[in-house]
Amino acid sequence: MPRPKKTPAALFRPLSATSSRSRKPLAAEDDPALQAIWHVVCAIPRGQVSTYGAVARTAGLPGRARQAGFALGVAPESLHLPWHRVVGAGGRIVFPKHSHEHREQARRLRAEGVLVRDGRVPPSAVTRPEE
DNA sequence: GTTGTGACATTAT
DNA sequence: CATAATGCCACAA
Repeated sequence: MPRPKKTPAALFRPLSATSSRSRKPLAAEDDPALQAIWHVVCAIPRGQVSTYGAVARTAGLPGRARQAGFALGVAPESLHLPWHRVVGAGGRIVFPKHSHEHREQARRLRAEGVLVRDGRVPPSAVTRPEE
């Protein structure tokens, strides 16, 4: 008789392929991908900085940096995530240069001892993907 | 269904 | 250095 369509490999996929195509609309609070991202961000140590791409990858979503950004945007304020510790590739603050968010992020980072110069943080402050 | 946009990344030019 | 071209995917209209 015909086997089920799903291969065992598909069942073991970490968090990939959780696209809205085959999934019911989940509340943000119940979306495992968003939860994974929030969890990773929450674990960034004070005084350190990570990137969207690195966060996504650590959350089991390689190549989905945008989703990391989206996840931060929809994150409930009640979680008190250290969103300011997430920057773009190369330590660049992604918010428009003079926007309120940009200044707020820079302010918060400096408050924890992270040097911010010209909208960027030194590479030494960025959590390096292990080598 | 399609299209456009976005708190991005990577590679090529 | 900058800019463009892709890839990626969620979401709203």
